[in-house]
Amino acid sequence: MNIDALNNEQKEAVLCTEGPLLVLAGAGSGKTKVLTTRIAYLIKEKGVDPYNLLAITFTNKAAREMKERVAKLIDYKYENMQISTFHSFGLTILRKYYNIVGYKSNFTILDSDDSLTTVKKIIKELNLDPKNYNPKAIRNRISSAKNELMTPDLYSKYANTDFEEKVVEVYRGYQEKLVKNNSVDFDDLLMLPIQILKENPDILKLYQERFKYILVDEYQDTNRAQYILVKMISAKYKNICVVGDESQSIYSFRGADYKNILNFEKDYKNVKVILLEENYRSTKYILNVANDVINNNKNRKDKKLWTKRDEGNKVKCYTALNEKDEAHYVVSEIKKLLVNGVDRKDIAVLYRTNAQSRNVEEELLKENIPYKVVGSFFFYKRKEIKDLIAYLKLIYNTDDDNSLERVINVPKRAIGIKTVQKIQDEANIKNTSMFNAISKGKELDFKLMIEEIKEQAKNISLTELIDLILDKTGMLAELKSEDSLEADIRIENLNEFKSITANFEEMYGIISLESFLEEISLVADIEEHKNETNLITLMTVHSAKGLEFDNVFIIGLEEGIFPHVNSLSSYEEIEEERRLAYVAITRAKKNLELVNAKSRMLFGQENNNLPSRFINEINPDNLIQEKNVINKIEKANLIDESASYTLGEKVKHDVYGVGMVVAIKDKTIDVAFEHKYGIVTFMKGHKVIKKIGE
DNA sequence: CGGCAATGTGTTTTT
DNA sequence: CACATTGCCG
Repeated sequence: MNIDALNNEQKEAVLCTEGPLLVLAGAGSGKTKVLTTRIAYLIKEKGVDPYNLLAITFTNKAAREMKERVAKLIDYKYENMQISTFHSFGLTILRKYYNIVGYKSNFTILDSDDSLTTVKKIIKELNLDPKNYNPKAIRNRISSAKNELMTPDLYSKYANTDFEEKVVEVYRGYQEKLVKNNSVDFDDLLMLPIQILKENPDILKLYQERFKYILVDEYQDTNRAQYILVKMISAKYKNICVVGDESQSIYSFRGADYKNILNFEKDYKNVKVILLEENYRSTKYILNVANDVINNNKNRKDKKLWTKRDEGNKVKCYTALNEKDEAHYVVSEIKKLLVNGVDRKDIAVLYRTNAQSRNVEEELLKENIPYKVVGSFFFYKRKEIKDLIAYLKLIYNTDDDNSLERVINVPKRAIGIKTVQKIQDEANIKNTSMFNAISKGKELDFKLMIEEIKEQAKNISLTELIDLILDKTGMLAELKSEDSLEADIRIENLNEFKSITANFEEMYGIISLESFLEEISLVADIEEHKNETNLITLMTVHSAKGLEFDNVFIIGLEEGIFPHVNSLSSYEEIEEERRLAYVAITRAKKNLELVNAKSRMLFGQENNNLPSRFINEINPDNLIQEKNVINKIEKANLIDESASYTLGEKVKHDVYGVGMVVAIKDKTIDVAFEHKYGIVTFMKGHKVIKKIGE
């Protein structure tokens, strides 16, 4: 551990261990370094037991990175140090004290789809018309209420309109249903622990005593519930260090309030405030651009980021004709970088909304450039995967009605809506879960099957359990009998899912169904469960927070896209969009490109959008316009069906250079390139592969 | 009950 | 446009 490597302010933030500390850390000012060094310092120099530390981050990724970096600093990995997200921390409390709030030990966590389904069900039971009472809107209201720690009773006191009164009713029914199903939603992971701590001072005392030192990252993005949780636990020792930057507050839609950071000095007495303004990440031009944009926000503490780094390259701007051209341009620029020896992992494409990844993905696929889409829940949203997970959840917690309804007729068992409705009614009468209410008919066979699998599950590994489910339920047999390409893909997906669990078991030994379900509830991103590393990264700006890349492309910089159309009418929201743009820009270390499209297909219609106001806010001296309009929208067939190869044959690729064919498969070939690219798989006859001498 | 066609409906951002 | 939901019929 080397404290001398820090600047004076960073050093102070590490050494000032006692009492409340507020670190206002600009983007790229070495905030993670401060946090990890501080933890290491507490353990190694101050002799603090890691068990007494609590560090809270915003994403699972950040938590994992922090754990790794701390382990490196102290040359040891403490298993019992609590470094986690708010939600997983909440879950650890709930796993201990579930009974206080009326749950059984095997409660499950609803994903957002399940929670919406439950809301819809309640709306139906209350005989409300979903056209007038939009289920999604109500779900969002319930979620906000929970993040404000409002129970249905409390919420009803503030309900003014008819709509709000109906929300109260649905909220009540929803909550009852959750308890009946022995399941909690995401927001409960914060709300229930707080309730437990509030109502049980002795338990609160245990936590206060345990967590003598608390660190909270991204404090500007805490909502009411998170704020209260930290406040309660830190109340005794008040050794609390919060780090944040109000200019990077981008989660107000989730109830985050950046005023939490501005009010910190009022909330705690004798607060020490440290400002980190030196940026170690970006070149001068990139920082200039970031400052040009954020200076247009009125609601912010005056803070100036500066850097000792070189001027670097001016920030490139490109105006594309449409979204296809935009993607084509970005990928052509990426190819240039790759040819110059840049690693794929050092390149990121950022956008405002998830849907924007698609065109870029298509272009990357055309060029056979490996990439990952962060935060794509695509894999877990697939029907066969959701079905399998529902079976796992049901086996773990048979009271989970959502999961039961999902799979009771998968594969087809001739149990239709009518039967399901009957079971539901029966369950309501008996005031129990649907599983318990089943007593006859084909559905009883289903129940017995689940109970049998549950019994057998006790003695086998998770991966074996999955095989057992696929076999016993007939899911696999049904897919196999279908004998279509689509069914083959589904089977392949199920195998991929199994490889994830196998991978888990390899890493952690025997893994319980409980921990596995917890993992996929809290980390629903498939990419975080895979091991591939050297990939181009595609993600939303929100997901990019806290990360950095040498080369960054920000696409879709248009009025209506970024800033998003739903934010245009309110000044507050425009400021949040601007902070978002600031976050995006400050991810870049060396090269930054800003791209917008003149026209774009949206809702199946062509839209002509003006360039984003954020581009106009930048001093043109910091920018360089890329003029070469690339408009070769290629229609030629990508695959030459007639191509044939021989082992050992040399081929050429624009980006990877000359390589050798090392394997010939049914539809693909493997080509070995120069060491740093390794072996790459291509479709046979793909136009990116050229035969030498042609 | 199950399958298909017609209709409708909506999109920010995430733990 | 893409997907979800509804409605109709065998």
